[in-house]
Amino acid sequence: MEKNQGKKETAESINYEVVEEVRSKMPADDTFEDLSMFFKVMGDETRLRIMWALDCKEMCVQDLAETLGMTKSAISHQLSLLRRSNLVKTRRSGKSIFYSLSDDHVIMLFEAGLEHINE
Amino acid sequence: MEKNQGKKETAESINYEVVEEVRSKMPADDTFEDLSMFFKVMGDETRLRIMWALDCKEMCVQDLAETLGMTKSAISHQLSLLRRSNLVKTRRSGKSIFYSLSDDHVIMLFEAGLEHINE
DNA sequence: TTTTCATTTGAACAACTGTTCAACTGTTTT
DNA sequence: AAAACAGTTGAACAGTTGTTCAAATGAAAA
Repeated sequence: MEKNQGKKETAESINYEVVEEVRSKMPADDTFEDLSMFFKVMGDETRLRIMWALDCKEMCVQDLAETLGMTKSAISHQLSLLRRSNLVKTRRSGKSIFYSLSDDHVIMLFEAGLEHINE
Repeated sequence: MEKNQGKKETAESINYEVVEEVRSKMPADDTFEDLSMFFKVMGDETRLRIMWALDCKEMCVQDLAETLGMTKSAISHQLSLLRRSNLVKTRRSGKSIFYSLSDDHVIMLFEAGLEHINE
């Protein structure tokens, strides 16, 4: 009894004690979902460049586009995602909208990431 | 003179001083490439779960598959990427191959990420 | 050696992502 | 008011990603 219920026909020697222990300590699904979403946002070259630039100086869409050599539309799309993720904030001045980083966790993560790369 | 060389026909008022300043300070392309690659690897729910589990206890493919409720193949594919990214290391024991985290930067990044989420 | 079985691998497929293009907002300037 | 212009938006497209399936390794046990 307690064979595998119709999944496979090979005998498996799973260490159920370890499985149960680890499973019981697992954080909620939301935690992994939120965390992966956050790292996913950080995991794009264009967005990293934008954030690096904004850490340097607040900038508007046009200037970012010129700095990175990309279209305003592409930059705007990315800024919109960064804003939805609470990574940048905006300020209007005349015709332009200036973007800047909304907190400094990002910088810390930049450095932590670089630290791993140059291990 | 020095109008826009054939790109657009609308007059743009780009702040070239800022653009130049930020551009001159920009890290090399490789930096952004490596960094985005690193965050991209962290930016997947399955991989985060695997890393969290391995931080808890070293485990083999089968046990990870059972713990996360996924096929061994799916887990193996992800472990292979994590290994190529130097995030996990292996140790053979009998028929099984045990995986564990290869450094603790990961844990620090976990916490830094969570800190941002619960800002 | 042969069998067993934990793990790996490659192809295929659906789902997702980033950029482009064109059209559209909404504010400022004339 | 109209024109100019910074920025946004949505659809479309190519490129990428994660999982599944089936088949292949390769080390250990018989």
